[in-house]
Amino acid sequence: MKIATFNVNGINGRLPVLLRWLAEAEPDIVCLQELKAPDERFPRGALEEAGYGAVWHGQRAWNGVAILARGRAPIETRRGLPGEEDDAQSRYIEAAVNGVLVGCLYLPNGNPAPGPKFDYKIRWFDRLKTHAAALLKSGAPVVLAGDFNVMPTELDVYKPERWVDDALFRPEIRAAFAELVAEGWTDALRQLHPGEVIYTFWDYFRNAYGRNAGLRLDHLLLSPDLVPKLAAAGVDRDVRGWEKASDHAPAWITLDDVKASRQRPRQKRTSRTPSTALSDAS
DNA sequence: ATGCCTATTATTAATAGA
Repeated sequence: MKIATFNVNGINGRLPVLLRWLAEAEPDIVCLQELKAPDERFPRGALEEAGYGAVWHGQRAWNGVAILARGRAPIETRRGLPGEEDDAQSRYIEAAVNGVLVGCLYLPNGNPAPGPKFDYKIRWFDRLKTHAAALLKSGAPVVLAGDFNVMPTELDVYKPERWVDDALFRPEIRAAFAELVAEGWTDALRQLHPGEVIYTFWDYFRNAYGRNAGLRLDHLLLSPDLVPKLAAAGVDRDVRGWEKASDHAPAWITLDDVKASRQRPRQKRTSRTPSTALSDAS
Protein backbone atom coordinates (compact mmCIF):
# COMPACT_ATOMS: atom_id res chain seq x y z
CA MET A 1 0.00 0.00 0.00
CA LYS A 2 1.34 3.41 -1.03
CA ILE A 3 0.63 6.47 1.11
CA ALA A 4 1.62 9.98 0.02
CA THR A 5 1.45 13.56 1.23
CA PHE A 6 1.35 16.52 -1.15
CA ASN A 7 0.99 20.22 -0.40
CA VAL A 8 -0.77 21.18 -3.64
CA ASN A 9 -0.81 24.97 -3.06
CA GLY A 10 -4.32 25.48 -4.47
CA ILE A 11 -6.27 22.37 -5.47
CA ASN A 12 -8.24 24.02 -8.28
CA GLY A 13 -5.35 25.89 -9.87
CA ARG A 14 -3.28 22.72 -9.48
CA LEU A 15 -5.87 20.15 -10.59
CA PRO A 16 -4.10 19.13 -13.86
CA VAL A 17 -0.85 18.57 -11.92
CA LEU A 18 -2.64 16.59 -9.21
CA LEU A 19 -4.54 14.37 -11.68
CA ARG A 20 -1.40 13.68 -13.73
CA TRP A 21 0.54 12.76 -10.61
CA LEU A 22 -2.27 10.50 -9.32
CA ALA A 23 -2.34 8.67 -12.66
CA GLU A 24 1.44 8.23 -12.74
CA ALA A 25 2.17 7.49 -9.08
CA GLU A 26 -1.01 5.52 -8.28
CA PRO A 27 -0.98 6.18 -4.53
CA ASP A 28 -3.61 4.34 -2.47
CA ILE A 29 -3.95 7.09 0.13
CA VAL A 30 -3.09 10.77 -0.32
CA CYS A 31 -2.97 13.57 2.25
CA LEU A 32 -3.39 16.98 0.63
CA GLN A 33 -2.66 20.39 2.14
CA GLU A 34 -3.24 24.01 1.14
CA LEU A 35 -6.43 23.37 -0.79
CA LYS A 36 -7.04 27.16 -0.76
CA ALA A 37 -10.71 26.50 -1.49
CA PRO A 38 -13.93 26.41 0.53
CA ASP A 39 -15.73 23.06 0.94
CA GLU A 40 -18.14 23.73 -1.93
CA ARG A 41 -15.27 24.28 -4.38
CA PHE A 42 -13.49 20.98 -3.68
CA PRO A 43 -13.18 19.15 -7.06
CA ARG A 44 -14.92 16.01 -5.85
CA GLY A 45 -16.22 14.98 -9.30
CA ALA A 46 -12.84 15.14 -11.02
CA LEU A 47 -11.23 13.09 -8.25
CA GLU A 48 -14.05 10.54 -8.36
CA GLU A 49 -13.50 10.18 -12.11
CA ALA A 50 -9.82 9.59 -11.34
CA GLY A 51 -10.89 6.78 -9.01
CA TYR A 52 -10.52 8.46 -5.62
CA GLY A 53 -12.93 8.87 -2.75
CA ALA A 54 -12.26 11.84 -0.48
CA VAL A 55 -12.94 13.63 2.76
CA TRP A 56 -11.97 17.29 3.02
CA HIS A 57 -11.94 20.29 5.32
CA GLY A 58 -11.74 23.42 3.20
CA GLN A 59 -11.37 27.12 3.88
CA ARG A 60 -11.70 30.19 1.67
CA ALA A 61 -8.35 31.40 0.28
CA TRP A 62 -6.02 29.65 2.73
CA ASN A 63 -5.23 26.34 4.37
CA GLY A 64 -7.53 23.37 3.76
CA VAL A 65 -6.72 19.63 4.02
CA ALA A 66 -8.09 16.46 2.43
CA ILE A 67 -7.58 12.69 2.43
CA LEU A 68 -8.01 10.72 -0.81
CA ALA A 69 -8.39 6.94 -1.07
CA ARG A 70 -8.14 4.97 -4.30
CA GLY A 71 -11.30 2.96 -4.97
CA ARG A 72 -12.61 3.60 -1.47
CA ALA A 73 -14.36 6.14 0.70
CA PRO A 74 -12.22 7.30 3.65
CA ILE A 75 -14.15 7.11 6.91
CA GLU A 76 -13.69 10.44 8.66
CA THR A 77 -12.89 10.20 12.37
CA ARG A 78 -11.99 13.82 13.15
CA ARG A 79 -11.68 17.31 11.69
CA GLY A 80 -9.66 19.89 13.61
CA LEU A 81 -7.35 19.16 16.54
CA PRO A 82 -8.82 19.15 20.05
CA GLY A 83 -7.84 21.84 22.54
CA GLU A 84 -8.78 25.16 20.94
CA GLU A 85 -12.44 25.12 20.02
CA ASP A 86 -12.44 28.60 18.42
CA ASP A 87 -9.62 27.70 15.98
CA ALA A 88 -11.14 28.54 12.58
CA GLN A 89 -8.18 27.39 10.47
CA SER A 90 -8.64 24.14 8.51
CA ARG A 91 -5.42 22.29 9.23
CA TYR A 92 -6.27 18.76 10.38
CA ILE A 93 -8.45 15.94 9.12
CA GLU A 94 -8.31 12.28 10.08
CA ALA A 95 -9.83 9.17 8.54
CA ALA A 96 -9.66 5.39 8.61
CA VAL A 97 -8.71 3.81 5.28
CA ASN A 98 -8.08 0.12 4.71
CA GLY A 99 -7.31 -0.62 8.34
CA VAL A 100 -4.97 2.33 8.87
CA LEU A 101 -5.80 5.55 10.69
CA VAL A 102 -4.50 8.52 8.70
CA GLY A 103 -3.98 11.97 10.22
CA CYS A 104 -3.48 14.66 7.58
CA LEU A 105 -2.03 17.91 8.88
CA TYR A 106 -0.91 21.34 7.75
CA LEU A 107 1.08 22.86 10.56
CA PRO A 108 1.16 26.68 10.69
CA ASN A 109 4.12 28.40 9.04
CA GLY A 110 4.66 30.66 12.07
CA ASN A 111 6.54 33.55 10.46
CA PRO A 112 7.35 36.19 11.43
CA ALA A 113 8.99 34.92 14.61
CA PRO A 114 8.64 35.98 17.30
CA GLY A 115 5.04 37.15 17.12
CA PRO A 116 1.42 36.01 17.34
CA LYS A 117 1.74 33.70 14.32
CA PHE A 118 4.72 31.99 15.91
CA ASP A 119 2.79 31.68 19.21
CA TYR A 120 -0.06 30.03 17.29
CA LYS A 121 2.39 27.60 15.71
CA ILE A 122 3.75 26.63 19.16
CA ARG A 123 0.22 26.13 20.52
CA TRP A 124 -0.80 24.11 17.46
CA PHE A 125 2.28 21.92 17.87
CA ASP A 126 1.39 21.34 21.55
CA ARG A 127 -2.13 20.31 20.56
CA LEU A 128 -0.71 17.96 17.91
CA LYS A 129 1.65 16.35 20.44
CA THR A 130 -1.25 15.77 22.84
CA HIS A 131 -3.51 14.28 20.18
CA ALA A 132 -0.69 12.19 18.67
CA ALA A 133 0.04 10.69 22.10
CA ALA A 134 -3.64 9.71 22.43
CA LEU A 135 -3.49 8.06 18.99
CA LEU A 136 -0.47 6.01 20.05
CA LYS A 137 -2.16 5.03 23.27
CA SER A 138 -5.17 3.76 21.30
CA GLY A 139 -2.91 1.09 19.79
CA ALA A 140 -4.25 1.69 16.28
CA PRO A 141 -1.91 1.60 13.27
CA VAL A 142 -1.49 5.30 12.46
CA VAL A 143 0.23 7.40 9.81
CA LEU A 144 0.57 11.12 10.56
CA ALA A 145 1.35 12.80 7.26
CA GLY A 146 1.50 16.32 5.99
CA ASP A 147 3.30 19.61 5.74
CA PHE A 148 4.84 20.04 9.20
CA ASN A 149 6.55 23.33 8.27
CA VAL A 150 9.64 22.09 10.14
CA MET A 151 13.07 21.08 8.88
CA PRO A 152 13.93 18.51 11.56
CA THR A 153 17.74 18.74 11.29
CA GLU A 154 20.47 20.68 9.48
CA LEU A 155 20.58 17.91 6.89
CA ASP A 156 17.09 18.99 5.82
CA VAL A 157 18.10 22.55 4.81
CA TYR A 158 20.24 23.65 1.88
CA LYS A 159 21.86 26.41 3.99
CA PRO A 160 21.08 25.89 7.68
CA GLU A 161 22.87 29.04 8.86
CA ARG A 162 20.42 31.18 6.86
CA TRP A 163 17.39 29.63 8.56
CA VAL A 164 18.24 29.61 12.27
CA ASP A 165 15.90 32.51 13.10
CA ASP A 166 13.11 31.36 10.81
CA ALA A 167 9.89 29.91 12.25
CA LEU A 168 10.50 26.71 10.23
CA PHE A 169 13.86 26.04 11.85
CA ARG A 170 14.09 27.87 15.18
CA PRO A 171 15.43 25.68 17.99
CA GLU A 172 12.08 25.52 19.81
CA ILE A 173 10.34 24.27 16.64
CA ARG A 174 12.98 21.63 15.98
CA ALA A 175 12.62 20.65 19.64
CA ALA A 176 8.85 20.38 19.27
CA PHE A 177 9.26 18.04 16.31
CA ALA A 178 11.83 15.97 18.22
CA GLU A 179 9.46 15.73 21.21
CA LEU A 180 6.64 14.59 18.94
CA VAL A 181 8.82 11.89 17.37
CA ALA A 182 10.04 10.85 20.84
CA GLU A 183 6.49 9.86 21.75
CA GLY A 184 7.16 6.77 19.67
CA TRP A 185 6.81 7.90 16.05
CA THR A 186 9.16 7.06 13.19
CA ASP A 187 10.10 9.57 10.48
CA ALA A 188 9.65 7.18 7.56
CA LEU A 189 11.86 8.86 4.95
CA ARG A 190 14.75 9.27 7.42
CA GLN A 191 14.31 5.68 8.62
CA LEU A 192 15.05 4.32 5.15
CA HIS A 193 17.43 7.06 3.99
CA PRO A 194 19.58 8.18 6.94
CA GLY A 195 22.20 10.76 6.06
CA GLU A 196 20.76 11.45 2.62
CA VAL A 197 19.87 14.96 1.48
CA ILE A 198 16.11 14.87 0.83
CA TYR A 199 13.99 17.92 0.05
CA THR A 200 10.24 18.24 -0.50
CA PHE A 201 10.00 22.01 -1.04
CA TRP A 202 11.75 24.48 -3.31
CA ASP A 203 10.91 28.19 -3.23
CA TYR A 204 9.45 29.80 -6.36
CA PHE A 205 12.10 32.52 -5.90
CA ARG A 206 15.64 32.59 -7.21
CA ASN A 207 15.44 29.45 -9.33
CA ALA A 208 15.48 27.45 -6.10
CA TYR A 209 14.51 24.17 -7.78
CA GLY A 210 17.16 24.57 -10.49
CA ARG A 211 19.78 25.19 -7.79
CA ASN A 212 18.35 22.45 -5.53
CA ALA A 213 18.02 25.04 -2.76
CA GLY A 214 15.38 23.01 -0.96
CA LEU A 215 13.87 22.18 2.40
CA ARG A 216 12.43 18.95 3.83
CA LEU A 217 9.08 20.04 5.28
CA ASP A 218 6.69 17.22 4.38
CA HIS A 219 6.86 14.15 6.59
CA LEU A 220 5.20 10.79 7.20
CA LEU A 221 5.32 9.57 10.81
CA LEU A 222 4.54 5.93 11.57
CA SER A 223 3.19 4.34 14.73
CA PRO A 224 5.44 1.49 16.01
CA ASP A 225 3.50 -1.45 14.55
CA LEU A 226 3.80 -0.03 11.03
CA VAL A 227 7.58 0.40 11.11
CA PRO A 228 8.42 -3.26 10.31
CA LYS A 229 6.09 -3.00 7.30
CA LEU A 230 7.84 0.06 5.86
CA ALA A 231 9.21 -1.11 2.50
CA ALA A 232 10.09 2.03 0.51
CA ALA A 233 10.00 5.80 0.80
CA GLY A 234 10.79 8.69 -1.48
CA VAL A 235 9.96 12.05 -2.99
CA ASP A 236 8.53 12.53 -6.50
CA ARG A 237 10.79 15.52 -7.03
CA ASP A 238 10.18 15.67 -10.80
CA VAL A 239 6.64 16.90 -10.07
CA ARG A 240 8.20 20.15 -8.81
CA GLY A 241 9.55 20.76 -12.31
CA TRP A 242 6.22 20.36 -14.10
CA GLU A 243 4.27 23.22 -15.70
CA LYS A 244 2.28 25.17 -13.08
CA ALA A 245 3.85 23.10 -10.28
CA SER A 246 3.25 23.48 -6.57
CA ASP A 247 6.28 24.65 -4.59
CA HIS A 248 6.14 21.26 -2.79
CA ALA A 249 6.70 17.79 -4.28
CA PRO A 250 4.83 14.67 -3.11
CA ALA A 251 6.50 12.48 -0.47
CA TRP A 252 5.45 8.83 -0.22
CA ILE A 253 5.96 5.48 1.47
CA THR A 254 4.93 1.92 0.73
CA LEU A 255 3.87 -0.53 3.44
CA ASP A 256 4.06 -4.31 3.01
CA ASP A 257 1.30 -6.62 4.25
CA VAL A 258 -1.24 -3.84 4.11
CA LYS A 259 -3.08 -4.68 0.94
CA ALA A 260 -5.23 -2.08 -0.76
CA SER A 261 -8.25 -4.33 -1.23
CA ARG A 262 -11.62 -3.27 -2.52
CA GLN A 263 -14.09 -2.05 0.02
CA ARG A 264 -16.67 -4.43 1.47
CA PRO A 265 -20.26 -3.38 1.96
CA ARG A 266 -20.74 -2.17 5.51
CA GLN A 267 -23.43 -1.05 7.86
CA LYS A 268 -24.21 2.63 8.21
CA ARG A 269 -23.43 4.25 11.52
CA THR A 270 -24.36 7.67 12.75
CA SER A 271 -21.13 8.21 14.65
CA ARG A 272 -17.82 6.43 14.73
CA THR A 273 -14.92 6.14 17.06
CA PRO A 274 -11.53 5.55 15.46
CA SER A 275 -11.71 1.88 16.44
CA THR A 276 -15.12 1.21 14.88
CA ALA A 277 -14.05 3.20 11.82
CA LEU A 278 -10.89 1.12 11.57
CA SER A 279 -12.77 -2.17 11.73
CA ASP A 280 -15.23 -0.87 9.14
CA ALA A 281 -12.38 0.26 6.92
CA SER A 282 -10.36 -2.96 7.11
C1' DA B 1 17.89 43.63 5.07
C1' DT B 2 14.84 43.05 1.02
C1' DG B 3 12.92 41.34 -3.22
C1' DC B 4 12.50 37.63 -6.09
C1' DC B 5 7.55 34.08 -7.45
C1' DT B 6 2.71 32.34 -7.12
C1' DA B 7 -2.18 31.96 -5.66
C1' DT B 8 -6.31 34.06 -3.91
C1' DT B 9 -9.50 37.75 -3.27
C1' DA B 10 -11.22 41.59 -4.92
C1' DT B 11 -10.10 45.66 -8.36
C1' DT B 12 -5.03 46.50 -9.48
C1' DA B 13 -3.39 46.14 -4.69
C1' DA B 14 -3.16 43.44 -0.40
C1' DT B 15 -2.14 39.20 1.98
C1' DA B 16 0.12 34.87 2.76
C1' DG B 17 3.26 31.56 1.81
C1' DA B 18 8.28 29.53 3.55
